[in-house]
Amino acid sequence: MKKNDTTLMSPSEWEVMRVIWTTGGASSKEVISLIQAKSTWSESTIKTLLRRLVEKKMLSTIKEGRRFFYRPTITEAAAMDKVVSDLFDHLCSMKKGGVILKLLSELTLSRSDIEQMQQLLSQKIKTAPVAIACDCLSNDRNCDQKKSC
Amino acid sequence: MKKNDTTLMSPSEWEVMRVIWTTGGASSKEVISLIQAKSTWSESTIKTLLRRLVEKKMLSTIKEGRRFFYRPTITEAAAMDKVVSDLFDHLCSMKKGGVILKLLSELTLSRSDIEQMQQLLSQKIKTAPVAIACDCLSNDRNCDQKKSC
DNA sequence: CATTTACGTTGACAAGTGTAAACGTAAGTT
DNA sequence: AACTTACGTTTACACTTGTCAACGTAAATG
Repeated sequence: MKKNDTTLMSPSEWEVMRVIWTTGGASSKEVISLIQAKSTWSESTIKTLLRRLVEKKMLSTIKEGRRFFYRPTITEAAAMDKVVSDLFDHLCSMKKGGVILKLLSELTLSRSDIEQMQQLLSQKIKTAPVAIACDCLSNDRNCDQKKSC
Repeated sequence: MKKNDTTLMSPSEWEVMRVIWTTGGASSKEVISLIQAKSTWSESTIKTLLRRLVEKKMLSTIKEGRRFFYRPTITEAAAMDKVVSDLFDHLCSMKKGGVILKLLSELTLSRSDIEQMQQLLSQKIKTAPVAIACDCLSNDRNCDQKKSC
């Protein structure tokens, strides 16, 4: 398949990372029991995912006797920023604002998150353009003439 | 692979949809030339993607003579909302706010988008909790006791 | 009408993913 | 020491995705 984009990890692998990010590091035993508390994945499956994450360098291992202790090589915040940016990079620029608005309306945000957003937005609005152009087609045929834009 | 989650379409397929959403519908010829104006995909590749999108019911076809006219079966906004929600559903709840904040800081938003967000946030802050709990581990062992949370 | 063109259909194939069974062996247990 | 357990390693396999080439035939063109 020749892996075109910079995929960090698959969705299943992501779930494994979540527990390791949250614990700060763990043995396969811990990962397995924590994951199994929320899913039906077999031990084998989780071991495979751990192995693949090590292959992808998302986890580093420290040998403790003959067991391994797995620890993340990226922070959760960095990984989250990356997957979210990668996704947004492929969305129509004109419509990103609307998508975020929808997201904001559906999420429960903390008071502090909201305050920071308000702060940021009040700065951004000072220089915000009236409209954002669609970038779904090539330049010479952009969406000013198109139906859905 | 037994398709666990509700994946709408692959990244490549998404790019094809973008042109069809933007044009409102198109023949394979149009799709091919519009896509090729921005990528190096072969005609064959694009035809395969169109076919798979039809199989997945993301596109419907109307026969015009022996050619097909492809039109989207979902709106771009709906598809965007779905992929974004699906992604956020797997991110640590505690950190979603921070991710959106980062996103907002990096995007160029229109004045109107910003105003709507400000409006929404000023409503939400009235009932916003002080903090959001991490949901990366199972309940009985949640992150109040964990390092990274 | 013969030829070229256009476009849908088939077939292909390697890499990634979801999901797991089986195996080997160091360690702990009896 | 024999037995059981735990945990890493190997092997497996079907489905998805990225990428195309080749084929067949209706249509357009000369």
